[in-house]
Amino acid sequence: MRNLATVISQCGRDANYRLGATLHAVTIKCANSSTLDVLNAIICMYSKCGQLDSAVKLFERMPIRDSFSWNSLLLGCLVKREHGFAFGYFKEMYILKPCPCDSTTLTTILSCCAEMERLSSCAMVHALILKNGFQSDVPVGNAMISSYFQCGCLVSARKVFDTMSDRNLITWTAMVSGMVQSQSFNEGLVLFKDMRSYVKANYMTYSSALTACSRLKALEEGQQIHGLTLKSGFGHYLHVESALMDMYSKCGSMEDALQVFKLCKEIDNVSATIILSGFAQNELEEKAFKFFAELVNSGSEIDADMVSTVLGAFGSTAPFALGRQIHAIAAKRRFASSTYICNGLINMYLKCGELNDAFKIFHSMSSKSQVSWNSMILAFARHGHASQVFHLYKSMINEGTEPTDVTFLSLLQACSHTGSYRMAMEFLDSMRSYRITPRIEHYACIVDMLGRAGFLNDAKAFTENLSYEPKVILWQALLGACNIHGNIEIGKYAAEQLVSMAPDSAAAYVFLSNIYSAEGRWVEKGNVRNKMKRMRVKKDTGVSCIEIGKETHNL
DNA sequence: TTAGGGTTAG
Repeated sequence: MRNLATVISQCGRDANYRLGATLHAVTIKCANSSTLDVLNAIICMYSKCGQLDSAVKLFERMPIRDSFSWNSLLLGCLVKREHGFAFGYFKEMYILKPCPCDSTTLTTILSCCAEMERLSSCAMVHALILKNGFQSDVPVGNAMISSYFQCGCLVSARKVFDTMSDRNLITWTAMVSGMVQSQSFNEGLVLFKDMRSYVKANYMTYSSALTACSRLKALEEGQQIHGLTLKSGFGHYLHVESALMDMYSKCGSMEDALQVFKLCKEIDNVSATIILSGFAQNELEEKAFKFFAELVNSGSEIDADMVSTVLGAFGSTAPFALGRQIHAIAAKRRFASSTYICNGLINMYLKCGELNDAFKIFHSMSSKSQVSWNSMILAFARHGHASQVFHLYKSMINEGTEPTDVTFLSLLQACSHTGSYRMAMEFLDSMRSYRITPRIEHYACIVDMLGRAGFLNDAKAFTENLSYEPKVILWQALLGACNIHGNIEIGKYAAEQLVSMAPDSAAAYVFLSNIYSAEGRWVEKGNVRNKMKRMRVKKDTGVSCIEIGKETHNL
């Protein structure tokens, strides 16, 4: 019967439920085949295949059970995310002591704690581990580390790690990846460096370390780790290649990312998304669109993340025809009900200037996030529909969604367009009641509003009285207003402030140069132009584009 | 018991 148990176990590992269930039927028909080993193997198989009910039924009918039977049942609960049941069985096992807990019991129940992200349960199991002398068991220690990380308790994870007498590769990898997932990228990299004196990293450790470099935009360290992956032979694991591409692309070196991409033997949706996002984030939107089209045409199974990434590429260029096609793809793949995708679609239509389409999506959404509201409010603000902005904001509050700093930026912009000074000040006040600290951009809206309305002295006073540094964008806003109203005196003052703070500010030089020419002060004008040349400041050239059919033309 | 990707402003 030992062979039968082995075959059934294999069915569990392969998630081959049909064969497993057939073999179970065979054991029922065959006399004397239902030994403890075989029954355990069947429970374990059902658990791994996600058939918790069948596992429980068999477990309850077993005349004799051992720790393996209990552990298999716990695993079944974990697989089906029935954490409450898992704890019920665990308590029964621990308190009534039908069978002793072992290392597997503890790692399984710790996984439940991790999935529930419940720190109190984690600490309770930790206490039981210490009481029962399992603290020097390496897999148990590793499971404690990852559970504590998952529950957001870095200090406890670190304490377990520090007190472990024995550590293996998994211990170190759990620490590195735990730190990285907890956004403690520097700590992750320090651990990665330390571990190299004790154990050799594997492809998972390298992936985590590279993710840390990616988030830190630490190109140099990323390059060094790239070298290590090649030396160690892990450089061509897909996960490592993906992490490398992501690191290079986030560090702004898309060329290197593409170099890695070219050498990839295979790509999957994750690595394709990394490249897609790389193009989008590195201002290579056209390439992102082309790459996405290639993926679609090659018959790749487009997933929701790919759609939301390509939607994120809509910005300075926004090909409407492609946008519509992507919308169709999203609808066909049934992604259109996802909040993420809808937010991306709203934003895409907004960038294409199609406010009605954006609103249709927004209106149809069953669950709107802060991003959905912000995007739609922003769309109305951008298009100068101030009353819609205020109306939507009221609905947002009424529906119980908390505004964010981005919401207030749109609100203040709308106030600026309508010249509603009092309203703007009220919004600035209510930001504090939502515990949002106004940023310089919010103050710039106020300066812009005062300036547009012609209250240039007030705008200047507001800027000077504000205890916030640096005030570059405030002076820029004031300068813009002076341009509109032709106020040379304050404009000159603002431009001079700008030149001293931001010597690369083209607008300031151009303003000063124009004023000096108007006043016939050619020497000063020459000085400004020379300084511009010296500082290599170039005025941005405006470019317009028009979409005809599927083609976009720059004018 | 450890691993790679996505949306909102300027």
